[in-house]
Amino acid sequence: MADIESQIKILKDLIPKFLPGHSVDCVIFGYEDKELKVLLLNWKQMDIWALPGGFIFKDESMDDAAQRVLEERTGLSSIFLKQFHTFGKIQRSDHSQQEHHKKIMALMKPSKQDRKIVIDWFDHRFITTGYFALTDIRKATPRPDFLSEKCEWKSVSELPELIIDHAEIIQQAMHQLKIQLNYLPIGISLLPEKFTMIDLQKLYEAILGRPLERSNFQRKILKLGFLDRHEKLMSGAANKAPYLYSFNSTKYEELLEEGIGFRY
Amino acid sequence: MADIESQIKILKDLIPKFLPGHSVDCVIFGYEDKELKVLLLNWKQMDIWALPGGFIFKDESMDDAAQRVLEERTGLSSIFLKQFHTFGKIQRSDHSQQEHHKKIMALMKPSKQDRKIVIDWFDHRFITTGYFALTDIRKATPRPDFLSEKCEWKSVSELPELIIDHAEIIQQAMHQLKIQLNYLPIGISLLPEKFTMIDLQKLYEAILGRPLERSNFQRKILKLGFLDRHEKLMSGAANKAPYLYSFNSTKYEELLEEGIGFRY
DNA sequence: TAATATTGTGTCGAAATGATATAATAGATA
DNA sequence: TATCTATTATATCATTTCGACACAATATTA
Repeated sequence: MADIESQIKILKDLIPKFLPGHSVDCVIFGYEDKELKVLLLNWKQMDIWALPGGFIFKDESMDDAAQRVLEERTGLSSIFLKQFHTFGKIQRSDHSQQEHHKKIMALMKPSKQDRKIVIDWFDHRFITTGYFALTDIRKATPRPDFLSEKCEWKSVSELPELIIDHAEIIQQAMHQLKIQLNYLPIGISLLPEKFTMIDLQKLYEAILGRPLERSNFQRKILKLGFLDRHEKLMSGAANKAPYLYSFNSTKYEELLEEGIGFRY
Repeated sequence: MADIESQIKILKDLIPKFLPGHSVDCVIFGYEDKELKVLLLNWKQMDIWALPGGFIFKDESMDDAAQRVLEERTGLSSIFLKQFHTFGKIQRSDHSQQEHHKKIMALMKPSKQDRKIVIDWFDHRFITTGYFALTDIRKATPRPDFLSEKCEWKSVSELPELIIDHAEIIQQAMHQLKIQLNYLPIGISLLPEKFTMIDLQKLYEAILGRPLERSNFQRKILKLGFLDRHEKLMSGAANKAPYLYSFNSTKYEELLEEGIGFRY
């Protein structure tokens, strides 16, 4: 992270190019060690974390802005990314955030003029649209933005303290993920291209938060028909080797049409 | 609709109190004559229709703004209202809209100053959040806003020409309605307090767009357990009288927790 | 070759589903 | 009053699905 003083100048020049009052925040899910994780940023000088987010350029669509944020933080493009809720309460700010702005400002030592522009921008009321992304954690390379020191995967079951309403945003994202899983085979995106049935089951269990019966899970998933079976995985373990599967996106498209929900 | 000149002055004074760049649009569903309908506004002097929408006051939450729009157009409060998508493409304007602004301006004959403020406001890029509402059509009293001449229920199967992307917004709302119906007994809100089983079935058929089998529908719906059975409806017809049912909101709350979707 | 751990598939009773049949009944008709 | 008609409520039944569990298959170790 090069010269912070120059960063603040860049930011000051960018601000007029942003749509005022609207931001995007990305809940980027990953899956590792049988745990569902979220990519979080740690703000400089503060023991507080935040979702990767950003602003929308005046000549950029909101979806593109979210895509850009995702790519900047993970290096990944063209993966599952979908808006799930827009947060428009009045009190979308808190004391810790104001505290943070002060510290940032002190750190940056910008000119009076620049300082005012930047403070005004961040103190404004923002409506934010939440996106959730599903990534293969092994393909992503987390990168902090210029406001942050660290960019790390954190387990959803033990989240650190988060700014403003970001904990609520993550909660909502997880709820949506569960619901979407109920009518779409969405979770696949979190796994590498080839995976075993038990990998998939553990993932579903992590998302749904409850154990599933092994043989019945296999029966149901296979019946949905969006998995292709490949060669076996010889892991070296002293037991029967599991088949590898991959995701058949053609079948998935068909399912998208019908859904797999409750039928009246 | 009183003096239009004074209306434009009111608008000019309101504009500084709105959050810039963000609006809400309500897809207000009703159900009548076995058809799903949407409440639309007809703009003055133009053969084009629009969703009821509005802007968000700086000291108002986005949800409250949507609630306000709904109440202003229907006289109804505290009914089902939920955001379903936020539309953030760049090209959220079209020629017919610009045409419309010109006509409105000509009609209003505002001062140069007022004119500039109002034109600038409407020509700005807006991100809009779509809400869908479910109303008992017989309780609502449609009221045009000051920009519109008419406020009418239109069948979703034969929609008139709509401004900008409002046709797409309605499409999305209907899609969401179908999906939500798949895991929540949501449609109830469209019926009067007491209704027969065949009323409910016709409503579900209208939303889902396909016929359902009568006896099985009854069995399944009753098993979900959120209906209370009441006295029979003596319509005077020469046949067995159907029971009347009402919606049990306590049971509904329980269902909200579990959902009724696909289970892995 | 036997033992072990894990996977793939089969089984079985219970429940849900779709299709259809039957019984109940409010009024009309004779 | 008895019968007929239209519609509703419920029963039936073969088929499918579900959850729980059994059992066979198999890659490696002992």
